[in-house]
Amino acid sequence: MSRVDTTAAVPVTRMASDERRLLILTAATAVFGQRGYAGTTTDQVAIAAGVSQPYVVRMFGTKEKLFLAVLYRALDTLMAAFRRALAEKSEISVHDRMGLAYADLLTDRGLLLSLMHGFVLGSDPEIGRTARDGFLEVYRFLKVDVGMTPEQASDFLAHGMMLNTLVGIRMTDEYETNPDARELLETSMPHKLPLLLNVAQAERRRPSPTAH
Amino acid sequence: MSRVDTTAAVPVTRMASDERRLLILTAATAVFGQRGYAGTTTDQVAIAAGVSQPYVVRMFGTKEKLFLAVLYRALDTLMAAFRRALAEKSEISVHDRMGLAYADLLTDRGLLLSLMHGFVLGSDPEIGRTARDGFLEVYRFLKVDVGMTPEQASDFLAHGMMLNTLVGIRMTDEYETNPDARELLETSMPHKLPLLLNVAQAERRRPSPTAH
DNA sequence: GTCTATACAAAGATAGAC
DNA sequence: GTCTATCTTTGTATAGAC
Repeated sequence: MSRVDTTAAVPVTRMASDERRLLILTAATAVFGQRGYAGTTTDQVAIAAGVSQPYVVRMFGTKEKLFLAVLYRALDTLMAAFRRALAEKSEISVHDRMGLAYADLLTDRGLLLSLMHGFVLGSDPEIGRTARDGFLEVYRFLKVDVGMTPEQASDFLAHGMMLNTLVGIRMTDEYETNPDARELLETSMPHKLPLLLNVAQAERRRPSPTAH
Repeated sequence: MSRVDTTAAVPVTRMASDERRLLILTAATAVFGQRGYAGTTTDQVAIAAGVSQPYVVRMFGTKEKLFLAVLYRALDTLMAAFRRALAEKSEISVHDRMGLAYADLLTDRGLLLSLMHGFVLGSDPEIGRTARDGFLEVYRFLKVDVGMTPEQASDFLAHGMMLNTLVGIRMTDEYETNPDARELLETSMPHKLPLLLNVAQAERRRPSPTAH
């Protein structure tokens, strides 16, 4: 009212905080997935999201809360994908539909790996609790809703952890040159290997949200 | 020759550098296993090993080289255990002997988890290469020496990754109180569960090489 | 072989402007 | 809603003594 042009210094791209929140969350998922919780800096997330570092901290309070938010979103996305796959009518078995739904999460950059980093940090009080709760929620879902036996659910999870590991270790980088790597990948991922290779290749082109 | 008592200021406990090296390596394995590569400080390792922080760096050059040394030792220990299990004469199947040998590595504090942290950091140039090489070496061993089919080897590795994950996520903390956790653990670890519970309990008593 | 002291860089978090 | 500037802590690594 009193002054003219008070918005002159305001950033060009301004958006609703919920939108930005999701944008940052997505960027953070990619970076955390690649470098792990401690290995990621809030600055790398900020650059990946195209905002300033203090803004990232402002929006989530602390780096740990940001990582927890990433884990929550990842678990929500995972459960939603499973529920969708379960509801689907299809001639392929429920078990296989679950596996395919899981593999499809590879397209959500860093999602499975952020989860994996969370899983392996069980000693951290908050992260550990969140990770265990999420893991057990999936286990329960597989038994109760999908109808798997404990053995089937355990096996399913084991193959999920194997997929996560193969992605995290970047075994795909050896696909072309190392016959053992190729065989291992083809054996462990009979169905969605092309998807995995695609994602990995895209990743190599865009070496990281914040180069090394 | 010229001066007397030059050793007066020398630390009480002095040992051959190879001995200290192993001591530090063992301590580092425990800490890295719990907190991951980036989450571990050289100071935490030093405290766990009972030496000064600069000494840790001095002996290994950099923190990264220390972590790589931890990975090498872990992979060597793993392969040695597998070779021993393979050579054993026993009425239980080779496959089962491998599984038991793997589970027995739980007693080497942080060994399997340090490996897991390495596996999931494939994007790091040095760590990634080391992790992939080690992983493939194990895969090859399972096929060539043990005689597993690709499917059997992949399944074996999947269950290994599952065990690593259950340990890393500290699922054992819920064993007493959460029936799902209990069932999952009993299903996933039919043979060596008591060992796992023992190790986990010891871990809880001695909360960490460097408390939180 | 091992320590103390310390330099130097990085990273999380806060203050305050626009 | 978002930025710039900056404080503060922590952590790796080096220098040099004993």
